[in-house]
Amino acid sequence: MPELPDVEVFKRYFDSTALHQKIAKVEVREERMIKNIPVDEFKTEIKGTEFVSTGRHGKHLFGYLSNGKIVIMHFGMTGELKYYTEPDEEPDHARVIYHFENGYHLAYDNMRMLGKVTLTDDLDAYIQEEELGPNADRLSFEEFRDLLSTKRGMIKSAFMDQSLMAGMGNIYSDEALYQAEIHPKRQVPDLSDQEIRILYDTMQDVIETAVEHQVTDFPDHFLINYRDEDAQCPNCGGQIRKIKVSSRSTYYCPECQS
DNA sequence: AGTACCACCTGACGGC
DNA sequence: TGCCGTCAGGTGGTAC
Repeated sequence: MPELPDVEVFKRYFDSTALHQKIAKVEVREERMIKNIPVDEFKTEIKGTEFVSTGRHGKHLFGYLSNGKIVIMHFGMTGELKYYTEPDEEPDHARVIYHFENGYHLAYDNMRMLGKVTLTDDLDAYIQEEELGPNADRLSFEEFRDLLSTKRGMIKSAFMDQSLMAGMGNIYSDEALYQAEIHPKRQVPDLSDQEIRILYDTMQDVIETAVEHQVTDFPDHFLINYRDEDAQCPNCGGQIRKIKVSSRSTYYCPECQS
C-alpha cells in the first residue's frame, strides 16, 4: 500500500503510539533492510534514545531521535508499522523491532523487503541524494504547474516521478487521473491550463480524502474500489479497463477519461 | 528525456 | 496436493 496517504497514516499512528518511550533495544531480524550504515552501528546509535517526533517526505517516514539522529523508513510495496505489547501480536514479517522499556514494541514489517531502513543526521542531504521532489501534498498550484511545464511524456509517468514531486504512486495516480477525467497516457505538454488546474485539485482532494478515511473504506465513487477488469465505472456504468503505463498496471474508464 | 525491461524479494492465486 | 506461471500499491540500473 505505501504511497503518500498510507505513509501519512503510518506517521499519525507512530505519533499516537511510539513517541517518548526509551528504546531498550533494537532488534534487526533482516539485515538486508538496513542500508547505508553497518547494522551494529544502527543498533548502538538508537539504543537508549527515544523517538521525539516524526516527519515525512513523500513516501519516506522519519523518526527523530533524542540524540539528534533520524531513522528513515521506506515501505516498498508491502511495508507497515505495528505497535504492540504481547509477543503473539507481532506481525508476520517484522524486519526491525524497537523494544521499549515500558514493554511495548514497534515493528517495521515488510513482507517483500522492497524498501529500507536507515539512519542519518542530515535529512536535507538525504533528500537531495534521493532526488526527491517537493511533497505532493504541500505543493502550491503554481509550483505544480511549473513542474509539469518541464515534463514531456505521459501524465501518469509524471505523477509517479518522485524527483518531480514526491508521494504519488500507482494507485493514487490512477485515482487522481480518473477523478480528473484525464487519460493516463495523455502527453503532459498537450494538457490545457484548465486540465492542469483540475489535476492539481483532484490530486489534493484524493490525498486528503484518503488520509481522512485512514486509507480504508473509500467513498463509493473512488476508482480504488473498482480496480478490476470486470468492474463497472461508478460514474458511467462502462467497463473499467486495465492497461500498462510505464510497465505498471493501470486502471481507467475509457468512457470518462480522455 | 522518455520508455521498456530486468532485478531485487515474498507470497497469493488460478490453471492443470 | 503440488508445480508453474503470473501478478502485486516501489525503486534503481541499463539499454535503446
